[in-house]
Amino acid sequence: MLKELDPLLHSQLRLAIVSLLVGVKEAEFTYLKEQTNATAGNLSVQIQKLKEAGYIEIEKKFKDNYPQTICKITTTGIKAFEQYVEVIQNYLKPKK
Amino acid sequence: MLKELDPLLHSQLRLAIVSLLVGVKEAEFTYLKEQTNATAGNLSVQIQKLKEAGYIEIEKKFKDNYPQTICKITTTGIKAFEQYVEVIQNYLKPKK
DNA sequence: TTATTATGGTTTATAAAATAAACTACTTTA
DNA sequence: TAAAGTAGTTTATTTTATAAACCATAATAA
Repeated sequence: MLKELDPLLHSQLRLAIVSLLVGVKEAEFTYLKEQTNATAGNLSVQIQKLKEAGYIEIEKKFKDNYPQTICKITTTGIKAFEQYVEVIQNYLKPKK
Repeated sequence: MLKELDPLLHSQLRLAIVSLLVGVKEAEFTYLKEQTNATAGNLSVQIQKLKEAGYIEIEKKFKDNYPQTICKITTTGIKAFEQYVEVIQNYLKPKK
């Protein structure tokens, strides 16, 4: 009946990050921070976890002398997200 | 943009419990345990939290000499669930 | 009739997660 | 050149989730 929810995605912040990335395909650290209202520290930790899971890629470079961190969703990440959406729908539409 | 997800419902087990209760209006502890595959300890803790939040009511009685714990959703619980569903939909349908 | 196992839980301890606070490194501005 | 700002990371603390241990009673078996 009710399947497991991918614990990596069942976290408000990580779900928001992935949701944003699925939409735009690429985003800066600062953009994600603004959009999610997360603290930098929390965001830093969570994108690392998503990277370790292979759900996103992180590229570090410099822009106008400042460090810049770019995040992109991977195909693995997209699949995991789609799967998560499917599974959680069963929790959201209880059968009468 | 992305609203907060009610932390009381953004928990796999508590969400499953509430989802089940919204469907049936009343359920036994053992039924919830079976349906969710939770351990009794975890289930016991989580229904207490839902009760403290006013999302469910817990009634304890005896049935065939054995203790029996019945859980029912409250109107507060139904509203919280509906609100949660609305909010999380925004995470699940990323805007292109 | 007294161990033994089963039922239906609760309480306590441990592991894992999320979050915040502190820190690093460098840049810009006053 | 000191202070403040940018863009993060690391570490510490708090909160959650989970598991393990426990409790009380009932049914069953020896």
